[in-house]
Amino acid sequence: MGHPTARERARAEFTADLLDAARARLAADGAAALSLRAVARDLGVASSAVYRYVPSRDGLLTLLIIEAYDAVGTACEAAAAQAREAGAAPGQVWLATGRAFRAWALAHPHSFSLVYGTPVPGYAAPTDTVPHAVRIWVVIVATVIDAHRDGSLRTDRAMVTVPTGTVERAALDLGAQVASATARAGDATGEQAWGEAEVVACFALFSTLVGATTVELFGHLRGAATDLAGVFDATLVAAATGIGLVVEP
Amino acid sequence: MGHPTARERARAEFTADLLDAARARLAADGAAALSLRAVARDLGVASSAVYRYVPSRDGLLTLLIIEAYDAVGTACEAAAAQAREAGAAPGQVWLATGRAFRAWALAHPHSFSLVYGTPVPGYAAPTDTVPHAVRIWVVIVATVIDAHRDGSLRTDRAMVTVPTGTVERAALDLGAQVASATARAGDATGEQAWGEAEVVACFALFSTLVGATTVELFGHLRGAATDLAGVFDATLVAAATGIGLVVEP
DNA sequence: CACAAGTGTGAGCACTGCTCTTGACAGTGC
DNA sequence: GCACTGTCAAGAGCAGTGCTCACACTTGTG
Repeated sequence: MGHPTARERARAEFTADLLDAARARLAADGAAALSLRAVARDLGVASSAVYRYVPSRDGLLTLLIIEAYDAVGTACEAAAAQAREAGAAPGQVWLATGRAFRAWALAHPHSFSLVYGTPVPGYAAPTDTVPHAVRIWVVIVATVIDAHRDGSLRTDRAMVTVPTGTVERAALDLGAQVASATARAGDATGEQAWGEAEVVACFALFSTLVGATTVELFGHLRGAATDLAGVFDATLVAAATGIGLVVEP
Repeated sequence: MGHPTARERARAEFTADLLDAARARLAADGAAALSLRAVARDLGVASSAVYRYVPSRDGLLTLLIIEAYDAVGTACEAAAAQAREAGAAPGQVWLATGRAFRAWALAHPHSFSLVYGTPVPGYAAPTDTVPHAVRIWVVIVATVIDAHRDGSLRTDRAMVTVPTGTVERAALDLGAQVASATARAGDATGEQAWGEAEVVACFALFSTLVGATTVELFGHLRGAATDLAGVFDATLVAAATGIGLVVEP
């Protein structure tokens, strides 16, 4: 491992090329039409050779799924961080996150479909995709926790009430983790107030985010609205309002 | 045309059998895996024979799409009508509609994916599907109009504000149509108040409906919540609250 | 240098959607 | 009753797919 052998370097390079080609094909034709043979053709290589680098077509899809989760996660993290650093209130941070999500989806529609659209039949996402899928959740949870702390989460305006036990342990833990990770000195105030209702509020935000993007991207608003970005913003603001997160104009 | 010839009857019967078989295959394997040859095998017939009754695989898909839109439309219409007749307030009617939508989606996941999931690549939905797709919209619009009339739409609590011109003419007209169709004697009050903000509110409701169903059905809440129905309800209530539609408990 | 591991090739299997030719049948006019 | 016309199912065939395998070749290592 000191100096990589020529073979190892060639392997890494070819793997990268393979992923590039696959990504291009995905962007051009969509996941369902992603053909291993076509990728091999693009690379000027026999189709069977690809199997030296990727276990199967589904394995290749898994790699692309992870890439997609990471891409959207990075975009949303960056947008949220930037907004937060600019001094935006949690409501505005949420809006910025959602806009980044939408922008990424519009730029990479097939990647979006791959992760948030219809699951590929007969394909079960392996567990190694989970940590990448969680990144967007962390952004949302952190924003809601922020709102919880600074008072812009007006739960009195919200209608989210759920019986105890609706939320899985792991989901509650994620919130606690994020809370302790982002805790600043001297504000242990809000921690014990983070409960199931808050987690469900995050679910609602995420559902609306995915729904608004899906509806627009898959053409269900075709011929219904001209300013789709405006409709998207309004939908996000409505969702925030619904869980008691005020968004100043 | 007076009495159908034996040939016509046989054709109608076979077409019905074909659709049954295709629906079964769709329910079992999903749209992407829907194979015309497999359907032909199920019917004990040569694959080429199927093309006498259906123009292509996409044509078959179109028939199934229309069936799906009609099924979900019927389910939601029935649920909304029943709730309304039972004297439920618009908020509760919305909840009932959403629950019917979710129930249908859970019962027919592949049909849901077919119409609200990733579009089949290279497949452009023909315009004859539009009237069937609109039915669910009519239900939502009618409910919001109802709320508009009886005062349960508290726009002062809502944050939905959009600049003029975000909504397409056709969408506004649909609202006007539904309003005049459901008008009772003596309440011409709300009509002029039906504007772009209200249409956008309907967009938001629909987005959340599709989003909440998608997220649950496609497994993005796996391991996150135990009572998925409760989370769904909470999401719907939050969406309603967000547009100013109060939902009494 | 020799052996083992890694790598690309092309043939092959079973499958797909779709087209086209072939041959069989039903309904209709003479 | 016979011939014509339109409908129909069947089967071969084309081009494509995922994937496996035996083979030849290159590379790294003992």
